[in-house]
Amino acid sequence: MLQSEISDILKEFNLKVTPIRTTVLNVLVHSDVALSHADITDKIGDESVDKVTLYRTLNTFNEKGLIHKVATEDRNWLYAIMLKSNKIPVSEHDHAHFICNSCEKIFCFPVSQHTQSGIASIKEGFKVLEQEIRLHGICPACQ
Amino acid sequence: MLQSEISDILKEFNLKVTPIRTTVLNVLVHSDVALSHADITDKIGDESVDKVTLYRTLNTFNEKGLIHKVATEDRNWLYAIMLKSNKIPVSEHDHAHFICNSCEKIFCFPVSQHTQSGIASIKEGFKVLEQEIRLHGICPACQ
DNA sequence: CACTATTTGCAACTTAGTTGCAATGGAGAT
DNA sequence: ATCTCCATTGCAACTAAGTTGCAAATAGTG
Ligand SMILES: [Mn+2]
Ligand SMILES: [Mn+2]
Ligand SMILES: [Zn+2]
Ligand SMILES: [Zn+2]
Repeated sequence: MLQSEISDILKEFNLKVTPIRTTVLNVLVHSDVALSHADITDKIGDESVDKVTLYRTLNTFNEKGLIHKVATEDRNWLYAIMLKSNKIPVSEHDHAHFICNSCEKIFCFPVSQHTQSGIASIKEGFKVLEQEIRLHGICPACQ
Repeated sequence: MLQSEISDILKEFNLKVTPIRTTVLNVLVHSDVALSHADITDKIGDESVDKVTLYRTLNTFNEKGLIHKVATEDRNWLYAIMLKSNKIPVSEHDHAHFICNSCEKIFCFPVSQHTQSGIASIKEGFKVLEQEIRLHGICPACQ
């Protein structure tokens, strides 16, 4: 993905293009798993990013619907973007998270409409607006 | 539920019967929603329970499979028991959690085998062992 | 370039949950 | 009933992810 495409995504979401935002979005776009604050800091490497600024960047991205947060089993947050084929991030959260029991990586998957509708009518009186399927198991790399 | 039944459940799970464990289990058994550490402290009321002891009690219950933990959106834990008709708690975690956007209560539901198997084959190479369906919406009381 | 609203950096803070350790007490053995 | 031992409890100190306040820097607009 080109640098200009990263800037375009930021503009698309009405965010000012700053070095930190560009760097962070770049990291998220190129990861196939959800990343923690610490993961992102590590990936950025030497060019030290302020801890608070990174949290604020991630929260801004989340609020704008550019990325989404996933809670881990040990009360931390992981952050992930999901790009559609047209390079515009999806903002809905109707998809599955696979959590590997071995390496603890979290992967995002879209969920078929058929499966979704099967879940939507869980119980009378409860109005379902959004859903997340969390799967625990072993990822391909850990088998 | 009788006091002797509470003791029986503790014995069933190889746990010594102590006043705190009896009290906490009693609270959990009688709640239709998942409860936080603070909720449980409040429900117990005057008879002050030590904060650390309560955390340890809940973690022990969780490790033994007597209850399960559910992560909230604001990185806290809620705790819930699910009793089968025979009064023995289920230990599997293959069920749904409904999170009310309004009152933020979390409800537990069993999930039909049909829906479960539909989800199980999410993607080639990922071996699914356990699943949690998280639904967000409006509960009956908040509509 | 100059202006302004937004973003960044640093230090201090918050708070759910944990750890260490000494005192207490449940439950099986005698 | 009393003894004994190991699990459980209580208290204080600690941990660490994430937040808040505020002054300094900077993107974007003209
Ligand atoms: Mn996801
Ligand atoms: Mn549950
Ligand atoms: Zn793995
Ligand atoms: Zn509600």
